[in-house]
Amino acid sequence: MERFKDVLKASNLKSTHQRLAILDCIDMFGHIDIDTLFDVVVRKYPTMSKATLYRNINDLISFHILEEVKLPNQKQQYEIKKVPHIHLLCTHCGCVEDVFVETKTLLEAVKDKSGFTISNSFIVMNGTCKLCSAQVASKYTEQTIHNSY
Amino acid sequence: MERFKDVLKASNLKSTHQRLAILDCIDMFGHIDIDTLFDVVVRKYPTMSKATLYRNINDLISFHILEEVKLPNQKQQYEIKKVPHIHLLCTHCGCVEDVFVETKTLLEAVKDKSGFTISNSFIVMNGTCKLCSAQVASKYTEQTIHNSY
DNA sequence: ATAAATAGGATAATTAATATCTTATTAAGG
DNA sequence: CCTTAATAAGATATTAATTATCCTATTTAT
Repeated sequence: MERFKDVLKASNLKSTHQRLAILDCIDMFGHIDIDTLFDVVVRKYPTMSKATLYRNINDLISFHILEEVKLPNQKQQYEIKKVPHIHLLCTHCGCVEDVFVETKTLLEAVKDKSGFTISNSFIVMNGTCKLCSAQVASKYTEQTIHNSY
Repeated sequence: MERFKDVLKASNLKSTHQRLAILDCIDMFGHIDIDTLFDVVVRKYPTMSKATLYRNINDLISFHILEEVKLPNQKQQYEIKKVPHIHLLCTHCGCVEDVFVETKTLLEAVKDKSGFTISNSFIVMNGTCKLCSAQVASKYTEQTIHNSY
């Protein structure tokens, strides 16, 4: 993972085993929430503390090496900052897929309408993934309110 | 506020003063985080408890009356569920604007590429708003925050 | 190999969110 | 209106998530 060593060096951040493991893990998962990330990293470095994890995550975000992925109705996740893409969240199985689609047209339209100078965009779509679509539709479950009896 | 009475009734939820105040407040702000919301509502109903607020927020979300707005690097916010729109977040002054732009083309493209059946989308864009752009452009104008929260 | 800078780990402290239980309010039927 | 059942509010406790502190360990440049 020399790649991440260089990335860290470019921001004058020291290449500790923990940091490399964190980046490595996030990179492998694509996107990952804090608990899963901790579980994976602590297996490799059993002394790893959650405080260290949070600290590193925040540091890496502030240096734009990582970015937050906030999906509606999901735990916050993190990913390596890379080429802009769209997040697809399957409401059936919970899987998250990335899709690379041209968004220039939309950005232009928004810019024209709002006067905003857009620097970056974050797009999430909810739906049913290919696999789940193929399966039988799940049954409607009734909403319950907090203290009904 | 009769509007929200009807909305609640439609979901068999009782129209309590607290709920109406919560909805009213969110509606006025457009989008609001939990603490600001609490501050506003508690001023009107000083007995209001934070547990009640969280409980109501979650109930209203589960009945699709409210929805979460998760903006990168921002506290989670809430808004009345309405026509799909794009959130514009100014990285200079922190203001959030809504813009209504056609997204059908993009959705189609994503659907084709991924095989996902898209049910709804959530789009956030970061950039500089019209006002801030104007201020940055002008040499003689001080960098003033026009809308902080 | 050394030393300064920085990061890690343990723990405490803070903050956010939820659960529980009792009292109060709402809404529907007489 | 008054009564009553259902549900919501409020207070508090509990749990979970995140951050801060302090001391030790590691990294990196020399």
